[in-house]
Amino acid sequence: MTFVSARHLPYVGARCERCSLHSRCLTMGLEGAVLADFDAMLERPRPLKRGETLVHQGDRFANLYAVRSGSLKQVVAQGEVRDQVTHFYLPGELVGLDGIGGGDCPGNLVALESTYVCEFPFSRLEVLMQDSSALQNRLFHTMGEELRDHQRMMCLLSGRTADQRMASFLSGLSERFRLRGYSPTCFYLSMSRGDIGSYLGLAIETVSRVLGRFQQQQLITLEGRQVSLVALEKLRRIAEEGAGRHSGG
Amino acid sequence: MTFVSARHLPYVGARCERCSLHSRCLTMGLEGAVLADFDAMLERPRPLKRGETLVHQGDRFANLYAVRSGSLKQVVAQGEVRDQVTHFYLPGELVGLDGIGGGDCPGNLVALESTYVCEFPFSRLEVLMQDSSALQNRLFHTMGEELRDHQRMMCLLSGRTADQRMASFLSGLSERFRLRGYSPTCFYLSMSRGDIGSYLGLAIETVSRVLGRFQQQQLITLEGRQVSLVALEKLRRIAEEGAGRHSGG
DNA sequence: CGTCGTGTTGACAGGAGTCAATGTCAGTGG
DNA sequence: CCACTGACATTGACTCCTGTCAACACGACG
Repeated sequence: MTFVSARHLPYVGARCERCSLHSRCLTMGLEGAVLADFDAMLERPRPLKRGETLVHQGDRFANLYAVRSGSLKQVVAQGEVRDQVTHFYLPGELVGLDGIGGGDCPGNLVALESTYVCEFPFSRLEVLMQDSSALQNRLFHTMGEELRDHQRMMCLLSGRTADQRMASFLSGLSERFRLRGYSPTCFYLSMSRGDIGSYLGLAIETVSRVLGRFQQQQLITLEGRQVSLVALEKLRRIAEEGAGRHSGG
Repeated sequence: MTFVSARHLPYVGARCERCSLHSRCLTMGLEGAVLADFDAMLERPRPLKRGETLVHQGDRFANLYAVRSGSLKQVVAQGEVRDQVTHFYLPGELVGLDGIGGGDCPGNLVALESTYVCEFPFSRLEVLMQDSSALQNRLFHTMGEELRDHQRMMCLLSGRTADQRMASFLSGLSERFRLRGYSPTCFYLSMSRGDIGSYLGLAIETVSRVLGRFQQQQLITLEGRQVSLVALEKLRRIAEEGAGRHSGG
């Protein structure tokens, strides 16, 4: 807030092709003139501080974002219903797709730690897409991915036990970190227990207990928010176990 | 099955602009040459019988579909985990978006009753979109909608009681029927109690009990699969009640 | 030092799953 | 026409997972 006027980072000249996440970003596969246009279009706003809100629920939809570093959560408030965390976004992931085609943004986007994002004005993306079927494909591809992710999440929330949810959450994070070149077995949970509980549909106490149980069973080690997946394979097996809550029905 | 050779319906000359669902379909807002191209592209396969599968999980993704009449469910099988219903599709709704960008179809699509669909080869849609930003917008719009639907569903599955889920399910169906010109208070549930349970993350017995309770409370009347929403407003209120399963934590 | 946010742990209760028995209905075949 | 079958649905009894309430620990911060 003290640097309101300095909206852009020093590296104004930054270029997508030099970005370490280029190969995982929306720009994947773009080259030459299209990539240059893309570069020219995007903004790199100042970093968000922990707890700062990038987008407010109900804001007019205008931009997509990519996480450069740090992480975000999406929080949706529905009427009198308690707020709910619907998504966590890690570096290299595209944020805001669920606002497309709706007048406004469906949830708050809140930084979980110091976070850098790139900002893509969607209207300009639309223009670029008319000239670049590669970019169009890329965006459709990403939205399809997100639909499938949501589907998996719905399966998880519906009829799986607390242990299975946590195991799935941890191994899912592991996979996402691995894909982006971070350690798949040792990482920092930037979200609180409350966030995890909200996301997984569990009470905060249950989150705490399950994590404690996993530690006892030597599946993980835990120091505050730093977690090591000691037995990732076993976690995966728990997550996929046939016996959920409706196994026999 | 007796008409295998007659893959197309008699009305081969059918045109989108004459379809009663035109204004709700992917074709909304298209006109002139683009609409003609669209018409030329799409197929109208023979109707599906109840229980017949339109698409098998793992099939190579190739088409989108629109429901002309009848209804479909999407069923996802994950490893040893019990099958799960992830979606119901009503007339006028677009089917198959979640296959975009993935090599193959993420679930079985099964007819819940006699069902007619239109079939859009996606590769040709992609070509058409290059010329028609209206069509492109329309498809993005629809995918965004679906993302937001999934998000609502995740909120529902995570931390709401059985009563709230059923109330939400019924009022949601009501709204979808209303939007398409059917009665919002009196309709036929083409899906079984088992399907509903799987979709809502409830045991089949719970579905039955909640429906029974709603009937006792004069919120609905029920005769087999025919349902009347007697007190739609009250149902809505139940669905939105603040006190879910994590209301106080 | 007190307070607040966060996290852990224990005791308890309730909602919803599981198991089991029974009812209903459509389709089939004798 | 009726018995038989299987799918679907309802209802009751019981269990247990997980949410709720409450107490407490810990670190950050004013």
